[in-house]
Amino acid sequence: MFFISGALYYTANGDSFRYIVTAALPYVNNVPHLGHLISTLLPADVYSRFLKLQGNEVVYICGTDEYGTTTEIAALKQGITPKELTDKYYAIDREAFDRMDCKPDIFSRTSDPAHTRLVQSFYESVKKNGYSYKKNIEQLYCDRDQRFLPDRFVEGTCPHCGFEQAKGDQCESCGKVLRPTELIKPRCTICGTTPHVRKEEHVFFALSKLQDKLYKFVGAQTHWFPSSRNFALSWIKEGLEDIDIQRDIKWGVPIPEAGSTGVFYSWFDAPLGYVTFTEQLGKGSWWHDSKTRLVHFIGKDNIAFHTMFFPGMLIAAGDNYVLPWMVASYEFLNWEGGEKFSKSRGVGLTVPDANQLYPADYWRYYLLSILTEKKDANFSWEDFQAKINTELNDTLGNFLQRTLVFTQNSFGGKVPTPGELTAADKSALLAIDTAFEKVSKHLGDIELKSALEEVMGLARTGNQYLQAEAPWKNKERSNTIIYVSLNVASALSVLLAPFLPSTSEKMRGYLGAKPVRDWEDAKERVKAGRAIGKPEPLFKKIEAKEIAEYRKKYAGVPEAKAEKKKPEKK
RNA sequence: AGCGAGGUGGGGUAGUCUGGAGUGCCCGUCGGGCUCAUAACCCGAAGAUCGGAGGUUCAAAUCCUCCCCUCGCUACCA
Repeated sequence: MFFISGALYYTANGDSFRYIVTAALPYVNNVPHLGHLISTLLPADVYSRFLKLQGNEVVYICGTDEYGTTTEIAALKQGITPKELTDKYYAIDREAFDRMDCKPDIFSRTSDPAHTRLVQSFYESVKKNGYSYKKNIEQLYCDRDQRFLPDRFVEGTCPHCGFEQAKGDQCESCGKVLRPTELIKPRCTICGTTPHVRKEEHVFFALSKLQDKLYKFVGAQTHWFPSSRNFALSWIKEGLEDIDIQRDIKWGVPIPEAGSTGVFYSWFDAPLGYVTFTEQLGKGSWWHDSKTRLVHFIGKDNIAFHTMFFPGMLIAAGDNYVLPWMVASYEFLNWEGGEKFSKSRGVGLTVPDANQLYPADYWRYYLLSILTEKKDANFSWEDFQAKINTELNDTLGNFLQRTLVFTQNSFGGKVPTPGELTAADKSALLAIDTAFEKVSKHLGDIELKSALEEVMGLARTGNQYLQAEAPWKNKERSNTIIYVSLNVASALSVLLAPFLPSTSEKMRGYLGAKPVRDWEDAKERVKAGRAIGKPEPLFKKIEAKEIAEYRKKYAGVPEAKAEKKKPEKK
């Protein structure tokens, strides 16, 4: 017997679960932007902080996805090696996420030798179980660059409509899907010369053989977000195709086959990073433990890989790998009025830039409050300003402030001893327990936005209570009223911990309490007589002129400007 | 083209699976109150033919059919 939602999680035999929480590995060919944060590291961070506070065994896994054609080409264009490129962005990513207080237990790299070993031995298992085979394929090869060209690096004339700038995967003029070998007069987009067709034996992953197993698996996951589940089911129903898992480039995990010079397709090696990194933490056995709950946080573009491809790989390898218990996929964040964030076009705000502008908790609060698994969210400076000012600052910050200042002025900075509790006092204290239950349930169900709204609801209850009881008027009851208010504030400091860790810590400091260690602390009463610190406002309002300036500054970077900016970073 | 997801007062969002008065939440607007607090806080009000058209039903935001619009995916954008 176990509860799907709520604070307690037990397996059938009464043991508690272990959690492997993963955030999609950021691809290191550019600086991460707020869109990456909102759908991966941030929700994974909140969820894993919550699980840890509850006392669960949890590892939160992340790192950079470094291999692949895109990185190799990006490095080529910048005139540096892939290693130099990924070193640079690994450092940027790591610092940027760290400053956002997103703290995975490990933030490793797929270029780590440990990962190469793991991927190769994983492949051996897949092969041994009959889920890989070799097949001849035709590809375009550029003699001048001495490389096989990925679809996107070939342009030519569309065989359907005659459009001369058709890309290797699709014609932008008539919309037809193409293969690079179909193009008339193909050219290499790197050097402009004409590539020619070469035959090559490639390694394939027999995903089609797993069709039935995957359909059954996904079908059983009724607790997944409908967006992920329906998407996967409809895709599997259409029929899964085997996947070419070989790429003829150098930057990747070498395929351990005699005579092969290829590397693994980056989507074959990247998700295995979760496994490698867990092993690096010394918790590799968790991947083969039925008590483990594997929880993935991803953007919606990754649904296919995390619901079908990766589970398929895990099944194919055998060895009792756990399959995902939850795939939490989030929609995209659009930039001011619907434009897409884009690494390559430099549209939107990067995480390092955001770190320069406001404290981490401002971003964490705002992003979590607009996070959705149903439809794309929209970043707007006005909305950001409004949420920070009216919710964080006015509702939460001011509630704490008025309570603490009253304590200072009327009770010498000590928690007053309460008198007899009235119905209003009791109901305010009861609101703490109610909020605790609701926030716990929402967090357990990975409904982060609802959970955060519930926390803010408690802050509102606090304000309502203070307003109704008016300790500044009812002097004879003010000790009790402030005692109750301080308890609400204390509960808030706990409930906020997964969402706004540094705000929580600050609040605890003002309340004379230690940083939160246990989720149940939310229900603990503050002791009368405890000394309260001198309060400072928790937040500062954002001025209209600030956002006016930032809007201008970050209003999508034109192509030319983006190109110009790059060299100075070298 | 196919597939998936959305369309709910001025903006945002929940409710839709499992039908039961247009119910909730945040912001904005208008009116009032309070003066402990960060020009903050609290209370009240106005404001919606729930994208459109049919259908099922005693009853539809919710179920069925068709249509319109937005976004995404179709295997290298979180």
